[in-house]
Parts: sequence; structure tokens; C-alpha cells
Amino acid sequence: MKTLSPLTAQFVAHFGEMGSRWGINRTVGQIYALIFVSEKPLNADEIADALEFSRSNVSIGLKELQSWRLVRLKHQSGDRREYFEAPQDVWEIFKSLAEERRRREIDPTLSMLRAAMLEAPSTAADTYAQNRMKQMHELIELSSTWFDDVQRLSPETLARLMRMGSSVKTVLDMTDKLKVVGRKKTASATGVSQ
Amino acid sequence: MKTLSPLTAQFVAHFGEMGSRWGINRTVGQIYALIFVSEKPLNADEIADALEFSRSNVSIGLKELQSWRLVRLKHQSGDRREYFEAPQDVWEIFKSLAEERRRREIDPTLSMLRAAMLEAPSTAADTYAQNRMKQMHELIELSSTWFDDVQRLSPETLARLMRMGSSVKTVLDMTDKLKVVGRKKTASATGVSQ
DNA sequence: TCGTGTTTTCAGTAATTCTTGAAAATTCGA
DNA sequence: TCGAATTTTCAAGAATTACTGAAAACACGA
Repeated sequence: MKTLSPLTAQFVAHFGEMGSRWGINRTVGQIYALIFVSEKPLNADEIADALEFSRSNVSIGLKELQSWRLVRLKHQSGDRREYFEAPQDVWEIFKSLAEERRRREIDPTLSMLRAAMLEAPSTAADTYAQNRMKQMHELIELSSTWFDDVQRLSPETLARLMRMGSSVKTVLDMTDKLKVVGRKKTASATGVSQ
Repeated sequence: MKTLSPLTAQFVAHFGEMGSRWGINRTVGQIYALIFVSEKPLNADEIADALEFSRSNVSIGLKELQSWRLVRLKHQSGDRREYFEAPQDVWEIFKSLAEERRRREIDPTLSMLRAAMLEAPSTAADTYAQNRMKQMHELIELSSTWFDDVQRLSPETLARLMRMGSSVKTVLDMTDKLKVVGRKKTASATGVSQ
């Protein structure tokens, strides 16, 4: 790493180390970290230079980051090179990450499970296995459609929900009560909104 | 794979393939899949035999799965060997997974960010970088304490919340209104409960 | 304590994934 | 269309991670 401030160097190094745990590699993690904390968009040469990676490695890393929608291209007028920046809004980043992870890590499993549900079990063991798969399918299905829904909330609403923490239960209970007492009044509570 | 029904074989194979994406390896994924769909606890030899892995590989895999709390030891009376089973409740599995992932993938980053917050930025670039880190820190902190909270909800409450999907916003809005109209009545909505 | 059945460790090998420099492809202005 | 600037691809080597068999360690009944 060349000419990185200690603060940034520390941040970049951490992302490198964590990379493998996140399911990306060291290089990709470091490239992202660098772009994330950089005020101005960076081009591939600047990145290769700062991180002391080969130019080709940076190219591959940027492709990967783009596929995760964690960085985006931003052209600088009067410069032919491609510049990259990370989305400003951290909520947006969070959403991209969740969405992409879902697409890659969850959806294939859901398809597999759906297919498995359709097979006719031939033995008692198979019946049990299929039942277990069904439980797994239901849980994943439920949490992933929930994630879809929540993803559509505005950052503000999402933040509000999160700040509520577990007191959300009280609200849920309250809602149920209201539903029982005056069905009509709270009917809107089952509708979908932004 | 020896003597696995096509249904189970398919499931096991999928977990093997997905393993790398989940951040575990092929072996570990397959061992887990096999235990998950098996009605009776399995011992290491049975697993090694069914999956055609070496005994030592299975031993390592089981250690890994135990560290994730995805399988647990269950002794069979009159048998000295160790038997393993997966928790029955899929919600419990979900929680273990989330908790462990948080511990390994999130907490270290939170510490790093906290440390970075304390450093005095020396340049304008550093000030910007530190501000970005702060945004990241806030988001991660918020979502992880939220996860803590939600984790404490009963499976039923959690399922209820999930089934609500994005209509949770309406409830939130409603709660706000109630708060404004009659503060005292809804004060309990900010308390914490199971 | 010994001996047998069981699990764990470990060093070596195999497989996979990462990184690189060089060459090829692409882009775009002249 | 040409040519310079830039990005991408690719094959080979490097590094990392996974897997194995053999040996060591462990547990427990006799």
C-alpha cells in the first residue's frame, strides 16, 4: 500500500482480512474499502497503485464489485478512463448486498427444495427427509419474501422499525387487539404500502 | 455417496455445491445436509461411509458444525460412539446461524470501526474517510442490535412479524398516531418484552 | 493398569482459488 | 481507418485451502 493514511490503511487492511469471511477475496475487499472511503471516484490505475495490485487483478476485482452493485461507474468528463465510486447511501449498499446475496445464496436452494417437494418419497426415511426439507423450505420462503417486503420500505421506515427492537411485539399485540375490537377501523393494517 | 436415496443425494449434493457460497466447504455442507434430513442421530463412521469421505475429514467437519451450533452431540445408551443430530426447530437453526455469523463476520468490523472513530483525522481526505466509516458503523450497529432484539422474540412473534411484510409500516404509522393522541396509553409500546 | 474401540491430530498431497504479466480486444479521437 | 490509451482475457505460477492415511491421544470397561 502506497501513500495511504494510517486511518485508511487500517480500514483497507481489515476489509482484506475479512474478505474471505464475507465470501469475497482479499483483493476485492480492499478495493471496495478504498473506494468506499474515497471522496472522489477512482480509476483502476489509481487503485492498482495505492494497493499495489496488478492492473489485471484490479480489473477483475472491479468487475466482481460491479456484479454485486457495490461500486458503480462514473465517467469524468475529459478523461477516457473509467472511474468508480461507491453509492453514498449506506442503506442502499445494505440493500444491494442483501438482494445479491439472496439471489446467489438463497434462491438456488429454494428451487432445489421446491423440486424435492415434488418427488414421491419411496421409503419412511425419505418421507422424513422430505418433511425436513419442507420445514426448511417454509422458513426460507417466509424470510426471503419478508426481506423483499422490508427492502421496499423507505430507509426512514426501516430505521424506525429497527430502532423499535423487540418492542415491536407490543405493537403487534396491540394491533391484534385493535383488530378484534374494531375490525373495520384497522383493516388497512393488512394492506401494503411503500 | 453410498446407498443414499435419490432425494437425499440431491439435497446433500446441493449443500455441497452451495457450501463455498455459504462460507463453509463442500464436505461440511454435505455432512450437515445428511444429518439434517436424518431421523436418527448419526455417528462419524456412518457419515464417512455414506458420503465416502475419510474419517478424519468427517471429524473436522463435525467440529466445524458444532462450532456453528448447527449440530449437537447426542449419546446413544449402550454405544460409546458419538452421535450427532441437527436441532429440530428450524427457527432455532436460523438463530444460531445468524448469531454465529454476527459474531464472526460483523463484530470484528464493529470493533475496528469503533477504533477508527477515535483517531484524529489529519487531512481533509481522512476527515471524509472517517465520516464514511461513521456512517457504516451506525448502520451496522443499528442492524446488529436490532438483530439481537429480534432474536429474542418467540418464533411465533417472529413469524407473525414476517408474515406482516411491508404492512408493518402501516402499523408503525398507526402507533405514531396513537402516541400523539394519547401518550399515556401507548407508553408501553416502547418497553421491551419477550 | 491394560486393551479395545473411538476420536483427534498432523504432515504430506491434492485441489482450488488467486495473482500476475503479456497479449488481445476495445474504445474513441484524429 | 489508424493509432494511442485503456480495459479485458488468459495461461502459468503462487498461495491457500481441503483431504487423506497413519499415528497419537483419549475414554472406559475389565
